[in-house]
Amino acid sequence: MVHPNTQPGTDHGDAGHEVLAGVLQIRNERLQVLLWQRAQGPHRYRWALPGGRLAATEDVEASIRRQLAEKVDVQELTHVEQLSVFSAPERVPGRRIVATAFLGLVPSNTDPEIPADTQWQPVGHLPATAFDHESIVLAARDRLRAKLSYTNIGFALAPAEFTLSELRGIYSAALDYRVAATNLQRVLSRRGALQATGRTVSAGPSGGRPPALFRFTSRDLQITDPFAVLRPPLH
Amino acid sequence: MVHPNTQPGTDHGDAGHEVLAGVLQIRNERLQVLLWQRAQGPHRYRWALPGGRLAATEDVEASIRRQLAEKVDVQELTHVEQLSVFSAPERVPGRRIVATAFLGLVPSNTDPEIPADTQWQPVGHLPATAFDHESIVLAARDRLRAKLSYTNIGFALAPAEFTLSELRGIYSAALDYRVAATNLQRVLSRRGALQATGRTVSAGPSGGRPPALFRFTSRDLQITDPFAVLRPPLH
DNA sequence: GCAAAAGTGTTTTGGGTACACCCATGC
DNA sequence: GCATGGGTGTACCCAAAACACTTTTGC
Repeated sequence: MVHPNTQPGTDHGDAGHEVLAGVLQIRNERLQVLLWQRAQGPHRYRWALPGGRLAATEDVEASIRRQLAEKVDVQELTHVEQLSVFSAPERVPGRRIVATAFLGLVPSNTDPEIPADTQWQPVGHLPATAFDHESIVLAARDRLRAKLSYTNIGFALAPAEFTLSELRGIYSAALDYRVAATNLQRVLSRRGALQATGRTVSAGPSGGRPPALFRFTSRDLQITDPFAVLRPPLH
Repeated sequence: MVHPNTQPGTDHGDAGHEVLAGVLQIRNERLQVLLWQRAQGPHRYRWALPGGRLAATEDVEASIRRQLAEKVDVQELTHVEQLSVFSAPERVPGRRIVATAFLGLVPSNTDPEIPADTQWQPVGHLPATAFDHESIVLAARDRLRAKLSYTNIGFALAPAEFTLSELRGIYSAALDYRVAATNLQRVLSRRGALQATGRTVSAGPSGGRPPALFRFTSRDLQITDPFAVLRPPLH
């Protein structure tokens, strides 16, 4: 047996390779995704994910970061991770293209400049999407929801500093169920993911105690709850 | 903006695409992976993962299943899932090749016929591996370990029917720590993943109570512990 | 004072580990 | 009987939800 690399293929029908990202943000208390509307070609007027062809000198993550830089300020992209490959032979018409899909996250306090054909669309109410892009959006949503539970990934959706009410709103919107601020604080604090800044912000117009400002301990992805079950023995 | 598909690329340096699998099995109380030894070319004599080029009419999962069929009986491959894309431009010498990596599992009671250049190697003691294949093996191992905790994936490593001691041995080898049979039974039973067959097997030569035979309720992957933490409210 | 929002203390619950003890077999 | 391994019952423990209650502001 010979490694494929040493044996120039004949009938591989070498596919092109593209990268696509479901970039998510909490806007107006809802989880939204960045889409652009196709002006031409197949699936005209349908909404598609940002991305494009993989270039010769970059790996897939560098590629999606480069291509997203045309859409949103790189500073604002707080987290990027690979989802999976979409490779059905007929997933796009014409020449075959294999896609590597990504999840991207933008914090809720930013409002990036985006091109005219591009808009944020609610994940719960997607418009007509192009190709297999809807499955990619749903995969991105599911990955985010899962990681909110066992990692500190909230840092990528929240501003650098925030009140617990704001954070509760973010988690509730992403998970689509009511998260209690009181328990959220305890869970994240116990795991060492959350820190009080000591500073506080003035109360709203309707009164109330002025909320304290918090921040995430780390702004890199960390698994905070590694073995939820089947944990190793203590000794 | 135009979708990449509608605009024939010029400088994409279209990469080839291969699929590779870390096929894991518990053998001799250890987690082992299927590797073949390169006889020529770059990385001669090093050990590589099974796989090969993606063909024009198949998606990546069909491709890896087809290519593994040359190595192990398809019947014996109880689980296949995608890991991630490895795409560093120089990951293999010569023409660029992007790889989609997979995890494959084979139950512990089978001993597939394998080609002469192919062997099972302990994941904990890998020989010199080719290209970036070691990272793929470790990714496969880590994915398996994580899923043992929150899914019923044990079904893919265990025979159709087994005693709890056998299952304990399988989990211990895969996780690399002592799993208690008594708790393993409770955890899997409570989740409805495990069933007693009612039948039992005769005791060993050194005596002892004859063990009962169990089976997994389902032989498809199911998430048995969806939200370990940050669970939705009950009402 | 009173309403409103933030934050803390305490109870309850559920699902894990740890471990003592009982069970069924070979010799 | 006795050694050996299998299986159950129970205690313990931790981390989550639920909720009552206190704190701090605006008016």
